[in-house]
Amino acid sequence: MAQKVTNINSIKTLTGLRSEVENVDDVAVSVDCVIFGFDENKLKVLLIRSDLENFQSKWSLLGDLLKPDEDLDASAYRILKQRTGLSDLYLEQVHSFGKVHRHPAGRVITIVYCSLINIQNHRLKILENELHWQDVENVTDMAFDHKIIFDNCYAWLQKRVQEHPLGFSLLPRKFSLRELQNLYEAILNVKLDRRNFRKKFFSMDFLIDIGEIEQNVRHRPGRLYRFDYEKYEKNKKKLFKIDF
Amino acid sequence: MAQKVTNINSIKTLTGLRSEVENVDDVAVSVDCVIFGFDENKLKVLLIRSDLENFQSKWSLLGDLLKPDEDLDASAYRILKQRTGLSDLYLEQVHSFGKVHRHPAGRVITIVYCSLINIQNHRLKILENELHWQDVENVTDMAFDHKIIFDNCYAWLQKRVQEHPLGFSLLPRKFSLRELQNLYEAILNVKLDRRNFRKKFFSMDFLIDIGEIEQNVRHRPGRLYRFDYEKYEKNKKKLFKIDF
DNA sequence: TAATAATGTGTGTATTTTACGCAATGAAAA
DNA sequence: TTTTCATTGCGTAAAATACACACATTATTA
Repeated sequence: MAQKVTNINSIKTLTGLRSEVENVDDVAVSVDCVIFGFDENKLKVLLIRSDLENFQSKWSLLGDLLKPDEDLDASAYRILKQRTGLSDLYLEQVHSFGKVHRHPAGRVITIVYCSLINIQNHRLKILENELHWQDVENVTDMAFDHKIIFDNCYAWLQKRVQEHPLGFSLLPRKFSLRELQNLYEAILNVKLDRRNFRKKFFSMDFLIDIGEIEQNVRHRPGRLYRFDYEKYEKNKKKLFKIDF
Repeated sequence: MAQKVTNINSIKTLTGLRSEVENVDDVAVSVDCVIFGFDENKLKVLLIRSDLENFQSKWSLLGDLLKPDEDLDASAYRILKQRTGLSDLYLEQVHSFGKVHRHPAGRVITIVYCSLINIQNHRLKILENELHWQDVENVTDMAFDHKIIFDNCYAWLQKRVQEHPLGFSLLPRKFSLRELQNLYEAILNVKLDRRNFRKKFFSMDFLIDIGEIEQNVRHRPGRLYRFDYEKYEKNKKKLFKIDF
């Protein structure tokens, strides 16, 4: 447990931090999660209906106040678990937002985490507050400054998938090259040449041909692959960018 | 001014955030600045002697508590101004740190900003707490988790200068190509081929030959250049990486 | 069985990166 | 003055990578 302190001023005194000790309003800290998923060839994000009364009609990210004895990362995992039932995923801190008036109820600094998950493999176990996957093309009507936060995270994602092949976590364990390409096209919002895309990923050597082919497609079925996490971990120092 | 709230629990109630309302210790928020500079062919960072008693012998980043009516960015600029007298520079938020026990006086989340400045053009106006430029090779004996924070920011810098030619802000207004190369070699901790480095930067077309040459060097003087900020701003969408 | 719609495998060209050669310049030493 | 030395400035060739596009193959379906 963190050492108990009775109020913010005692922290100021103890730390010797420079601010004059004064009677201040507290600053609250929250954590928000922006979870991206991919389904039906569209990039999606998890949203809920805001549970703040004035914002009932607006969409909101998954968030909560940080608990005093909780690490930032742990808080993000807890919030996600509470809101969605999901665990077993990787969250990454992206940015913090703290404009004075960003929250109508008082001063709240929020620290934002992102993740990418496969919608099929991570079924939502809790559906309170109209929790749902929303098309990223269609993110609007957000509460507070959550649209700004979302835009930031989407830009982060676009940059991130070009540095590391994170996209794999959005796909089923087995996937075809077309599915992989659809994913990258959805995230980056571009059209890519199929043959060059294929070469690019084969040359990175992270795909394992599992010797199976697609089922129930109305055309020539493609081979199925899985991502080689081990080889990726070993070689990721060398990897600098995935350029399209 | 932010709407006044009497305590953290009232924020919880107002926001409807999910945490059960309970009697909690407050969480404090601070902002820390990691300022990089370049002098005598070495990359440096601004440090002060910690003003917390138990950590008097340790080095510390420039930080303070966030004020309740202060934006995060504004807080970083204010802290830098208070500690060093410096203004007129660009700060960028890098990461937030919030391990439960990171601060000995209680729960403090810190939001960290970085900047790069030219040591010659930005003379420190305040030198309290032994404020000084320290070699990045020699950053040790840091208070709290400030070594971890510094390592994070150094890694951020190395990545950042490869995406954007930020390095220029570390140099005098006029600089030679050798100085520029020394800077990149110091930041990235690598040896680069002089001729290819030269071609790389000329091809980016951000250097303006000001028609002067170096003075007081004991060898053939090189031409002096300045950075074309206008052209950079116009073209930076195209710029994706500076690869070495 | 032919039309359709994908997959899978190239190939050539342009561009970028990398390695390295060498003359020119100015300062310092002989 | 002349030579030596360190460094600048300019170049070229080879290697690697990116890009545009051709075509045969395989399954579906009409």
